[in-house]
Amino acid sequence: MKRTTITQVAKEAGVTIGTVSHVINGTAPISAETTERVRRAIKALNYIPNATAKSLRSKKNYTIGLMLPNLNNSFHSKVASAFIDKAYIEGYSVQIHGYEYSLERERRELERLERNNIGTVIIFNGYGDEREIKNFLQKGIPVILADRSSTIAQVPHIKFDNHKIMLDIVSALQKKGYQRIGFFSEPIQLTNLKERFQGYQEALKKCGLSFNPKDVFVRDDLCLDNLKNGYRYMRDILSINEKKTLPDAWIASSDLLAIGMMRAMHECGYQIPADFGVVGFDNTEISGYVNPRLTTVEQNQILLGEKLMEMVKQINCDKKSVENISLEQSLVIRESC
Amino acid sequence: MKRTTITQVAKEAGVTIGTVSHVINGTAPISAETTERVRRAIKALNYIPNATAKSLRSKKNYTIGLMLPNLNNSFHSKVASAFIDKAYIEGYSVQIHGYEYSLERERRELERLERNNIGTVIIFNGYGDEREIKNFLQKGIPVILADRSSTIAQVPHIKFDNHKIMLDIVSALQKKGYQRIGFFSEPIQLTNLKERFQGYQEALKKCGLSFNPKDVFVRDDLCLDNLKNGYRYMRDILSINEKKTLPDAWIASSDLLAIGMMRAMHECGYQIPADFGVVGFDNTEISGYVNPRLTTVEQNQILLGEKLMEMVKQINCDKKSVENISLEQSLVIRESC
DNA sequence: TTGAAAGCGGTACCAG
DNA sequence: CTGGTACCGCTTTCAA
Repeated sequence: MKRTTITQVAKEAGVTIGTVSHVINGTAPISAETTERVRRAIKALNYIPNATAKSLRSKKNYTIGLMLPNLNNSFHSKVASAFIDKAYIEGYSVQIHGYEYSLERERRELERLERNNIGTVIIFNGYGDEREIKNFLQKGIPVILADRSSTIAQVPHIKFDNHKIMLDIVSALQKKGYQRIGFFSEPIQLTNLKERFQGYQEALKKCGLSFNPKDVFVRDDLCLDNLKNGYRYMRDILSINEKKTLPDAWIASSDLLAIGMMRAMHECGYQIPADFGVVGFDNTEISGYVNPRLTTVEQNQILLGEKLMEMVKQINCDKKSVENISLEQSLVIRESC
Repeated sequence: MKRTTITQVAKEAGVTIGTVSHVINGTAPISAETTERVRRAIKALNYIPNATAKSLRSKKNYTIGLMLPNLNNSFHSKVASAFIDKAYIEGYSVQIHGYEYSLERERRELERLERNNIGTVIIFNGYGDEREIKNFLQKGIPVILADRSSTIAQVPHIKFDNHKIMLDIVSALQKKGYQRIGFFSEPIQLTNLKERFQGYQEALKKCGLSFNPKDVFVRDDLCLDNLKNGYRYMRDILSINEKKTLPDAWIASSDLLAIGMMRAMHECGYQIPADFGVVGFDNTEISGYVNPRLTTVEQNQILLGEKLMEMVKQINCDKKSVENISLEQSLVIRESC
C-alpha cells in the first residue's frame, strides 16, 4: 500500500540505510558486490526515493516556481511550455502559479512559493513586489525576473529589447505612408510596456512625428480577454470618433489585441491595411493565419524559455555572476500594414 | 540568511515547538495569552512554515501533478489556467509536466511525480500507462484521468460527450446541404479521438450517409504545431486531388487545425463555406475572430478545470465514491459552414 | 568500505 | 493547556 522507503531497501539488501544512500548518490566508494545487492533490492521493491525527504535533509531542491499572470495568452503559455520542456531535461520540476494580474494575489502566491520550499523563483512581469523579492534573497532563494527589468541588484532579468523594436516599427510604418501612429495597449504598468511606451515616444521623435497623448489608447480591461476586449474597445472607439480624427496606424501591445481590433474595423466597414494599418506583438502562431495576415513582432518564446533555464542552472551554481539577458525582437511584415 | 524555523519561533515565544504547531494548526486548545505571544513571535520573525517538512511528517500533501502533452495549444493551456486558478483558491499548488505526446516520456514524468511525493495526479489524454497508474493506486496516490475515459476501476475520469456532438455536427452539416463529410484529425490514439471517430461513423449511418475510409485524413505530425501542419497537409491534399474527389465538408479535430486548413483552402482559391464547409473543435477564443468566423464545438475549458478541482477535493476526502463526469459540448454555428 | 547516529523542520501522541 | 519526545525518509559526518 505505502511507498517503499530506503529502510526497506536496506533491510532487503542486508545493509544500512547510509550504504543505500551512498550507492544511489555515489557519495562514497561501495564495493561492487554490495552495490549489486542494493541495486537488486531497489529493483525488487520498486523503490523510488522520496524527493521531499531528500530536499528537507540536503537543502537542495530541484523545483522551480514559475509565477506568471496566467496561461490564457499564448505568449506565456508558449514560454512556459518551452521552459517546462527544458526543465524536464535538466531534471527540474516546475510549479506554476498564476497571479491574474493582481498584486495582492502575486504576493500571496510568492508566500506560497516560500512555504513550498521552492528552490528557484521566476517572476514574469509583475510589479510592486520588491519587498517579497528581497525576502527571497535574504533566505537564500534565488529569483529571476522575466520579461521585465529589475531594479534590485543581485536579481538578474531576461527581457526583450523594447527600444530598438519600437523604432523599427515606427519607421516601417512611416515608410508605408502612415502619418499618425496610435498606441493601443493594456495598462502601462509592467516594465516591458513602460519601455515600449518610452520607445514609442522616442521613435516618433526620431522619425519627425509628433507625440500626441490622444493617440494613446489604454483601457484597464485590456489585460484580460485580449481578443474580446480589444474588439470591444475598438468598436467603441470607432463608433464615437470619425476616422479622420483617429490614427491611421496602430501598434497593439499583443497579437490578440490586434486581431480583436481588426475584427472591429472589419465589422465597421474599414479595410486593412488601406484604411488602418495594424501591428501586433508576439508573433503568436495564429497571427500568420488570420485575414489579413498580421504584421507583428517576433518574440522568440522558445528561446526565452531556454535561456531562462540556462539562467536557473547558472544561478544554482555560482549564485553570483549571472548576467542579464536582452533578447532581440524583429518585425515580421505581413499584410496588415 | 536562512528561513526561520518553528524552533526559533518557539524560543522567541518562550514555548515549545509543539505549542507553536498547535496554535498554527488549531490542533489543541491553547490559552489566548500564549496564542497571542506565539502570533507575535511569528510576525516578528516573519515565520512561514515549511510545507516540505510538514508533508513529510503528516503524509498530507497539497500539491497536484498535472500531466499533459504540453501547453502549446489553447485547449490545454486554458484548462490548466482555470485549474491553477481554482487550485489557488483551495490552497493547492500545481506542478505541471509535459510529455510532448511521447509515451516513454510520459512514463518518466510519472515516475518523477512519484519521486516528488505528489498528492494527487491528473493525467490528460495519454495512453498505454495502465501499469504506472496502478502503481500510483497501490501507493495510495489518487489518479484522475482527464479528457479521456478510463478502463481501470477506481480511477475516475472527466471528459466530453463525444458521441452526441458528432451526431449534432453531421446532421447540421447535412442540413446545410453538404454531402460528403471528411474527418481531418491527428492520430486516432487517444480515447477522446477514438470516441469522436466512432461517433462520426455512427452519425453518418444515422443520417443515411455512407462511411468512406477515403474521407478520413490523418497524419502523424498533426498533433504538433496544429496550425502549420494542418495548413501543410491541406495544401498537399488540395494539390494532389481534384475538388470533386474530396469531401465538401470537413470536421477538424481542433480549431487550430481548422484554421490552418482554411488558410490552405483560401490560398488555393477556394471559398468557405461555398466550396468547403469547415467545423473545428474547442471553440478557442480565436475561432470567433478569424475570417470567416469558424463554426466549432464549444468545449468549456473553464468548466473542465473547475470540475477537475472538485474531483480532486472529493478524492482527497472520500477516496472512494468519485463519480465520472461527462461534460456536454455544443455546436457553435458561425460562418465557416 | 560500511555501520551507527545525528539531524532537516515539522506533527502527533502522551504526560502532567 | 502545555511540555517532552518519537519519528517522517533521507543525507551526512564520524568511527570502526
